[in-house]
Amino acid sequence: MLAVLIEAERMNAPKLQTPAQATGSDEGSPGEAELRQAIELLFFAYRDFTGDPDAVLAGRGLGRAHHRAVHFINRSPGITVAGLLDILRVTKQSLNRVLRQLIAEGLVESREGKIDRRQRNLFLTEAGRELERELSALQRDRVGRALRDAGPEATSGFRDVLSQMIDSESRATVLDLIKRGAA
Amino acid sequence: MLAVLIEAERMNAPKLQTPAQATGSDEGSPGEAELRQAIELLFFAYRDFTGDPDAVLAGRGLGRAHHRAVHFINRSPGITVAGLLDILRVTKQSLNRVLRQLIAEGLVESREGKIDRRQRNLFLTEAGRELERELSALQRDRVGRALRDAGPEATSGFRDVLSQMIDSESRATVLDLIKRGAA
DNA sequence: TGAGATCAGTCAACAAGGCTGACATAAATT
DNA sequence: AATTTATGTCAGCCTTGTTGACTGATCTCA
Repeated sequence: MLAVLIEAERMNAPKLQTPAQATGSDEGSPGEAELRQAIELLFFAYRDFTGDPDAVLAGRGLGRAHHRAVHFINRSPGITVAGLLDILRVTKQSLNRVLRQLIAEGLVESREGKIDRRQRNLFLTEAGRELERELSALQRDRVGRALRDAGPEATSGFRDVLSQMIDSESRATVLDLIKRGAA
Repeated sequence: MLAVLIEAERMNAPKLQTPAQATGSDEGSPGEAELRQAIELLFFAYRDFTGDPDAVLAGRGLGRAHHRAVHFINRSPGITVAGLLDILRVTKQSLNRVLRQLIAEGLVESREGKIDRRQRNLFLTEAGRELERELSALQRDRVGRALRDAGPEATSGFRDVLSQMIDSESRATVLDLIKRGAA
C-alpha cells in the first residue's frame, strides 16, 4: 500500500504552488492546475473535518445526519421542524427519521408550539447538549488550530472564498443565517 | 417556508464578523462564535460545491462515488486499484462496485499491469474523459469564480487554512499528492 | 522450486441516510 | 365550513459505505 505516496517527506509540508507564475494564466485568474489543486484540497480537508465527529458518532450508533440536526438545534433552540428542513434541505421523511431517533435516545425534546400549536419547537436535552459539546469541541479544535496556524489574514481569505462559493441566489440569506448567532 | 430566513436583504452580502473585536478572544486566536461561523460556512459551501456535479450525475444514474473515482483516474491515468483505494479510503468492495459500473458503462478501462500482471491499471475512455470534463467544468467554474472574486490574497489564505485542516500525520503526503499534477 | 504474500475480484448480508408517494391528524386560516 | 398548513408516518427504493469469507493469478523469497 501507499505505493504512490510513500516517498513524501513527512516534515515541512510542501507549499502548494503560488498563484502567480505557477500555472501560466496571464492575469490574476487561477489556472487549470491551480483550480484542480483547490478542488482536491477541499475534498481532503472536508474529509478530515468530518472524520473526527463521525468517529464519535459511530460509537453511539449515530451518523452525520444526527450531527447536523443536533448542531442546528443547539444553535437555534426552539427551531421548528420546517426551519430545520429549510436549513438542511432534506425531505421531512429523512429528517423525521433522524429526529425520532434523537428523541428516543433522549437527546432532543420536541415541544408543542405556543403561538402555533401545529408546530414543534425543538430543543436539546442536557444529554444532547453534552453530545453537541463533545462533537463541536473536536471540530473547533481542528478549525481553530488551522485558523490560528494560518493567521488572521489567511482566516479572512478563507472566509471570503468560501462565502463566494455559496450559490449566489442564496448567498446573502445563508451568510446572514451564519452571521446571527443562536439568536 | 423560509420562515426564519426570509427577511435577509438579497443584495450586498453581509460581511461576517471580523477577527479582532468581534468575539472577545483577547489575542489573534479565533473565538467561539467565529469558529462556529467558519464551521457552518464550510458546511454550506461544501454542499453547494458538490451540488452541481451531483445533479449531472443523477441524470446518468451515477453518484458522487463515481465522480471521485473518475476524477482521480483522470488525474493519474494508469493508477492501480490499490492506489485509488489509498486515496479514497474506502473498502475495495465499495470501490469495486463503482468501478464495475463505470467499466460496464464504457467510461473506464482496466488494463492488466505490464510490470506486475496482478495489478490493473485504470484509464478513462473517451466517454469517461468527456464526463470528467463536464463535471470538473462545473466545479472549476464555481471555485474559479470564487477565487477570482475573492482575489489572490484570499486565495492563498484559503489554501493555507484548508491545508492546516488536513490531519497532521498525512498532511505532507496529501499536499504532495495534490501538488503533483497528473504525473 | 515451492510456500506464502499480495493484488484483484466476488458473493452475501447489513446499515445509514438520501429519495418518492400516499395518507392521517390537528390546528390555523379564509 | 372548507381549505391550507405543519407534522408525522408507512412502505419501498437507491447509493454508498461496512464486515467477513473466499477465489485465482501472480509475485517474491527462502
